[in-house]
Amino acid sequence: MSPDDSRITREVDRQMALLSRGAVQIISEEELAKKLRRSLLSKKPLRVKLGVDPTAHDLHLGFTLPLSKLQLFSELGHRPVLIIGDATAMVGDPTGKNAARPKLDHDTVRDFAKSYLDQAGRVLDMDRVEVRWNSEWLTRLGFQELIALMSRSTVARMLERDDFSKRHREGVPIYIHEFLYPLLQGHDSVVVEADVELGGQDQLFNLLVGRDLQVQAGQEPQVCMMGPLLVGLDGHRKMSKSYGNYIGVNEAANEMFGKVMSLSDETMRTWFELLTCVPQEEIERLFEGDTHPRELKDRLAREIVTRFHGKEAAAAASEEFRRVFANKELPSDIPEAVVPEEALGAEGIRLTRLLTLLGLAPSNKEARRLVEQGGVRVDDDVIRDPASEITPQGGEVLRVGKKRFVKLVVNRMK
RNA sequence: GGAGAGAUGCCGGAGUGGUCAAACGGGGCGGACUGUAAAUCCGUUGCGCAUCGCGCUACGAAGGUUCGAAUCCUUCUCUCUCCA
Repeated sequence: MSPDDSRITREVDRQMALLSRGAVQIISEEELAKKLRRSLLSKKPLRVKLGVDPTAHDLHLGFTLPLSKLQLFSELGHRPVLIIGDATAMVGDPTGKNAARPKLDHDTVRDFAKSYLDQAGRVLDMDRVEVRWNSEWLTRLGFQELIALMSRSTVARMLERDDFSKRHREGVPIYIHEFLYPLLQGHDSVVVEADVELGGQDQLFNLLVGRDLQVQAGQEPQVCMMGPLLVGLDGHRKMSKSYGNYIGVNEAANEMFGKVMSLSDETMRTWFELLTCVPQEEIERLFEGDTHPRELKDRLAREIVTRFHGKEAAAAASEEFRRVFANKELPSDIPEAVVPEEALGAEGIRLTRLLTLLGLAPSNKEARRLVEQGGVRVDDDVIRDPASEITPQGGEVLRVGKKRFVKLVVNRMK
């Protein structure tokens, strides 16, 4: 073995160690090592694919897991290929769903995609990324190609999937186009000639289809790397927009901090491991000691907020949180809400009406409920009479529930 | 193409002529307790208003029967199951 050879072996080992950290499953490690070695020898970076379907406005923390992995590949000299699934988004990934996804129109999808790219930049160095929109090739698939694609898989194969077989068993409709989804995603791999594809654990099936299609197209099959799914704020289900248990990448520092603080205790450790750069040994130490869980969580929240907003913002958010929720003081920065003067009668304005007017309650009925249940305060006084009128002078702080504060401003027309 | 079953609120799921704005569970929201954790408990969960009441909208869609329809009839749309 030449000295050069052993240098490369060492480098392969190093990359393998870094890359496989946190990965739940790699298909297969041998193939990955082989590809890495070849890449080092030929100085040709691996093409690492990650596909995201823009189906909502914000990217949440769950997405940062594969994005971070992609960034790691990038730092190791490989080529990140980020696929914006603007075409597949309109089909809808059936993964883990118990019903077909609603279809989105193309304008909406493009809108989402733009904001996704923006947010991805918080984790990824976008200058190094090859961004591809899969409508580029998917919308051009001709009839024959589509048929050819569909003939590459079978119904039985599709029904092996848990989500499909469950729906089938329970009599929930499965539409034909949903079967198409994994094939389209796999086709992307063929088009971009992916060496590796990243995805969450639940993407196993879809990623494997990519391998099949590549082999059938005469390419070397991609390595599939599945990462863990991030558990959401509730501590039970995976983080997802539709469960409302998510933190958006774009959220303000205070918001983000507060949400982390409401995380269930059991989930803290996982989050430390998946979402922060705190070294494993330190995490062990933190959890062995008898630190109050609140302090641990505060640390966690600071780590996470730092990642997206910087250290100062994180420290400020922590302090703010303490002030408002531990010391029960007012937030330092309360959004103002304008009360138009014409809404004020001789007796002022009915509190319930004010709440709906300012968007603090979706309906008068709801506003009434909030008041009756003692969820509404003006300055520090709980007001329980839904019929009460107030005459804001400006400067009063209106509080709804625990988290929502608004400072009243009266808009005087001359 | 034939036969059968079904579509109920955010979700699951009762209800088969008035007492139904619709049981029950989940979820959500508010409150208590606390660490904006968990667990627990209480309240609440279509909308409007002159709010212990009145009115409007709502049980897939449109019509009809009836003093009265989520409930009965007709047509339509959609789903599921079995047969071919």
